[in-house]
Amino acid sequence: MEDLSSPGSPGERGSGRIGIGLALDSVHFKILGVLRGQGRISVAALAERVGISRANAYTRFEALRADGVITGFSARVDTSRIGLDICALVFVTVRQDLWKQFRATLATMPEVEYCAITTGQHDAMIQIRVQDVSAVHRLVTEQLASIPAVRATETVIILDEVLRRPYVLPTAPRSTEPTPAPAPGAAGTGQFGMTRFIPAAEGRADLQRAADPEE
Amino acid sequence: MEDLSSPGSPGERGSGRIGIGLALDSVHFKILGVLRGQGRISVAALAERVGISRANAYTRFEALRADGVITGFSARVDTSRIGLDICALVFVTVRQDLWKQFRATLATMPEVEYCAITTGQHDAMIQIRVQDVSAVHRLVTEQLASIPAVRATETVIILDEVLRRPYVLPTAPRSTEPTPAPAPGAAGTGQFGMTRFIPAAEGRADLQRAADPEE
DNA sequence: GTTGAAATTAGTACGAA
DNA sequence: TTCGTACTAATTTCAAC
Repeated sequence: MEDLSSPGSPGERGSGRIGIGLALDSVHFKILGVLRGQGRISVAALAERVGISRANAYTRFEALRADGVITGFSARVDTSRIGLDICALVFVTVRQDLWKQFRATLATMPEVEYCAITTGQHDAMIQIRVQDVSAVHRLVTEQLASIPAVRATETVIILDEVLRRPYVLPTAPRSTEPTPAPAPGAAGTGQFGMTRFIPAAEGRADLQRAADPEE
Repeated sequence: MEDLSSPGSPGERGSGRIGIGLALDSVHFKILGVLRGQGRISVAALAERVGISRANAYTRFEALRADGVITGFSARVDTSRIGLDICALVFVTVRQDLWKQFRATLATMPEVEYCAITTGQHDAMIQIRVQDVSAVHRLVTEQLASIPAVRATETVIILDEVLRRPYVLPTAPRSTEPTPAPAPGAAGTGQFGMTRFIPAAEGRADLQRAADPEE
């Protein structure tokens, strides 16, 4: 591994210098796009797919790795095939003085696939994957509840996973048009740090009876 | 690729026959565990890591692929390095008669990394990854809002991603102890299909003023 | 399920454009 | 920088045990 932290000469022809580190051009993104879908593809095949020579592909591949753009590779696993049929989201209210403990404890729980700190009503959202619904209940009431940092939780069960992309790549800059200023009042006012949007047509009614589950 | 859909003889010694298809034993899970962390590892190295012969590793590897347990491989990408610094969750209320359209439209939006249908207050949660906060606003108000199926949205910004595991594997069956029946009243009553848990000590107060963000 | 050898492919190191 | 080629090392396949 070489030290690639010193970036190339400024004024490169590549499109995107993003932050520090490697300046990524469209070929890099093509590579990432292929590797996102086929992580075990050979570099030779990769080179052909993106239309560059093998040597170039090796160079770029290694640069992406060394620079930390690519942090690793993972097998995608069909969770239902390994008995993890149930997925749930747990929204957690955390005691602000015990954050560190909360993170540390989460790291020891293998059922937790994802945890993010969010704005809004709750402090964190964690996604868990377990064998059955009773395991959700056990995990929340026994394990999560026993963490002193956890003040309250709210759990929802995931009924279906519509979309699960390995990783998102930047969209082609389609915003040639200048960003239109949002019409005042169209976007809801922030509440608890979350933004509400309700279409104008049925908006007013819904705003009034916000807790009404179904009409 | 061979047809491995016909399972082996019944009464196999393997620990876990889960659903239909391949009966997975502990070696399979070891393989998945390694491949989850190092998706590009060679099968030879994989064999050594899990303590089996090369040929055996090839056989099992191919079986896991053919049976659909492993659905593919992906590069893990440092999102900040490709300019996708902002991640947000959008909770969507969907018109129940337009689900199909909702799913189809989502699939065309490259910024959407994940979408799940949930119980609870909202119908779906989508996770988006974009370049800046203004892009979140644009995506929600312009793109999501223009979907007829979308009745309302609620957006929260992700401030930090504490944990992001490639994939969860089943935990070792630690529940040797019989699952204790939950004490009635300890777990909150369902509301909108979500389960609340609030520790006994500070629970009552919080229940009363549920909307109080900070004390 | 394991071991060992053959065939193929991958990775590296050059010079040339 | 990128490409093309030759060289070396590794991997995958296939056979027999």
